[in-house]
Amino acid sequence: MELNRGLNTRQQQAMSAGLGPIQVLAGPGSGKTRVLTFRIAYLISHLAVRPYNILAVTFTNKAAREMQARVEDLLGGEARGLSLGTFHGACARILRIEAEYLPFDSNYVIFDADDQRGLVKQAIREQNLDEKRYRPVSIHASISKAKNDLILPDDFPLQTYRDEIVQRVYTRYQELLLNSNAVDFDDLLLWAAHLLEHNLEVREKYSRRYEHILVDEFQDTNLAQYVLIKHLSSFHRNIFVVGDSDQSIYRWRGADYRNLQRFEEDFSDAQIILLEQNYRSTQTILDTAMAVIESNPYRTHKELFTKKGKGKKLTMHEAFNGQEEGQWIVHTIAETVAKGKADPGDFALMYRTNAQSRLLEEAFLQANLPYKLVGAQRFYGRREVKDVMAYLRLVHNPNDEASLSRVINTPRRKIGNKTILNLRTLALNEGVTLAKVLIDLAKGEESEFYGAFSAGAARALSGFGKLFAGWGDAAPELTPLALMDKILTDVDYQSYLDDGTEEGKDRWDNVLELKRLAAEYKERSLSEFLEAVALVSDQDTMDKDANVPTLLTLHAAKGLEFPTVFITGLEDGTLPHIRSFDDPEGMAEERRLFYVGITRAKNDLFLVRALNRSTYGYQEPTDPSRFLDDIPGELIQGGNPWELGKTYRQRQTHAATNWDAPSTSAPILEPEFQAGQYVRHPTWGEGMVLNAKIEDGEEVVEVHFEDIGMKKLLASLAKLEVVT
DNA sequence: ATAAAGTGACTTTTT
DNA sequence: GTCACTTTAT
Repeated sequence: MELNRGLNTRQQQAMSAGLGPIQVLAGPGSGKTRVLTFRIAYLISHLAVRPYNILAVTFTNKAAREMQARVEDLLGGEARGLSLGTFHGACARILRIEAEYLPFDSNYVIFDADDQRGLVKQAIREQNLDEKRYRPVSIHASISKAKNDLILPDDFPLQTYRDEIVQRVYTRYQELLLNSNAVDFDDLLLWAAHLLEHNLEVREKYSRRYEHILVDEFQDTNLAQYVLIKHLSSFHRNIFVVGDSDQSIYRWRGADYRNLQRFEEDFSDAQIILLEQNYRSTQTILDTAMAVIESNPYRTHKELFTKKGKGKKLTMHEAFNGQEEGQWIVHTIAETVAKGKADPGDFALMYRTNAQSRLLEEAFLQANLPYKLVGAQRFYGRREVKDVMAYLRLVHNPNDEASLSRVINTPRRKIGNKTILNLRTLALNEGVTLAKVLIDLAKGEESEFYGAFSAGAARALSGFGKLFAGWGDAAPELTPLALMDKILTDVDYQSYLDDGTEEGKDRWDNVLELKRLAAEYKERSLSEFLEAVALVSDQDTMDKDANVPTLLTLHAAKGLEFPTVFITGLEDGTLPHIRSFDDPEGMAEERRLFYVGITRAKNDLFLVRALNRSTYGYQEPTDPSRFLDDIPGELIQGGNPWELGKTYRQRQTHAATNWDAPSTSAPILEPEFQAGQYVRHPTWGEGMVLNAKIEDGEEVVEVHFEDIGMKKLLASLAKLEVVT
């Protein structure tokens, strides 16, 4: 069999490279997924490697499924036994198999973001900490970061008082997870890495099995993932990674594109193969992308080139506000489709934040045109879907307290907070699990616990206990769908949802959709169904068949391509996002995000912004994204008004001052402070002025304080004293 | 125990 | 302006 169909020389070189560590550095659209696919097929067909001995890790399940199909296509047969999936999926499987070495059972459940937040909150409350001061989300972010860096509670570095709080909450949070026989997303990686690191037997088992390991999107691996693949490949050292540091967009999730460099150091004998030729975009789009990414510091220049030709110039558009931004895009799409120049499915609308999708959706709804939105949260985050999943999770793992508290009184069965609290206390005192108490209460008055509750509460709990016990007995014999049906009938979930409104109908439709998904698990276990649902990614929810425009975040766009791309919200504060303004690394990542968006486009690129945008309900004028300054005018229809930040920006500032502040006090024209000056702040002490400028007639001073770092202050409010 | 009304944080990005 | 969560009235 010839396996070089349509591969260029470099790609073939990567496909048929010898053994040992290999790193493929691949620009956007250079066919890295193809290379990965061909490499797997090559290993199986030419090197006689058994699929069972190959592990390939992709970023999403969707990518894994596509790759599996393509490998089988290339081989002209099945590739049974091939391990192909996401990091989280692969870890979940290892943890189930090796549960005997771990502090939880193999039927553990994976807690979602809401469950995780709930648990952190509980931990915070138990420690009598102020939830206002220590926000669960923020504490959880710190815990998550620690986990991605493989830091256990005991090793948590303590530099500030807050660190001590985080450590305490982290410790308790882990206990609570284990009490529920649960893990969170980060734990999947953490426990797996930990197991491979400390259990020689297990490490040898897997590293011997996986003769070949292949990793896609390597620039977005975090330390836990890096350590994981290092251990997994420790026996055979056949590790093949593909990545592009310019497309690293998950720093906030612990990803470190320097893993590419680390790889070169740790595997100094690695072959390095560069893929530069682009097969996706026109040269104009590539030139735009290069112009944008070029401004990032500390990167090696990559020359993106294509044989596709220059193509069309890109279009910039300024809409009056967010509404009109959406309307203009929908109008443009409708017009192009009407002229027969494109299919509706050719278009993608990308945005920085999820909140932006609403106005875009509204524009489609208004025009009565269909669209699809990429985002798992949309469906799996719905109340009714979470309810039904919680029932299933509870049956599968009776220790799952998060699910229990979710469903024990849904639909209402007169079990209020007071009763639940009593139940908890009772279980704690008796040293048994909540599930045990409930199942015992199913016996009714015979139960030793029955008398501990008021008559009404006891009856209500007993009723639920009976249902619960019944599901537990029936579950082993039932498919996930059959179990779901039984539960839905037993609790009469449909009439609970049906309140006569349109919304109630929609909710039931979602339950039906969930049933459809469960129906695919006829041959597979409940455990597999639960795991799949817990680990769906946004991209997994994309159906390619619907021939309609796609709405998605720039993050979700990674790895995809579309004939025409609209990047929306190109305003300072949105892209780049305001939260990255005072962090150079963050700003570099914002730029990469823009770069990823641009390079998704095959033929047409539209850069769109709104002159006014509402945040928190108030509409405010915006500044154009500073990234637009870097795009050469000759690439844009009608030139670039912001090229190198020149004229337009100034003109606009003047205009804004004239309109917005007609009668207030005369604008201060000169900053009072200067960069380099030392100042004293009443609470933060001494610091150095980094920058001082006039914004909206107010002097804004950026000061670096020794203890707390950079702060942006209003000179009129901050009571800064100059220190000499 | 539950529904209604009020409060306050909040928008990055996601497995 | 929205969501989740808390307080309050029934």
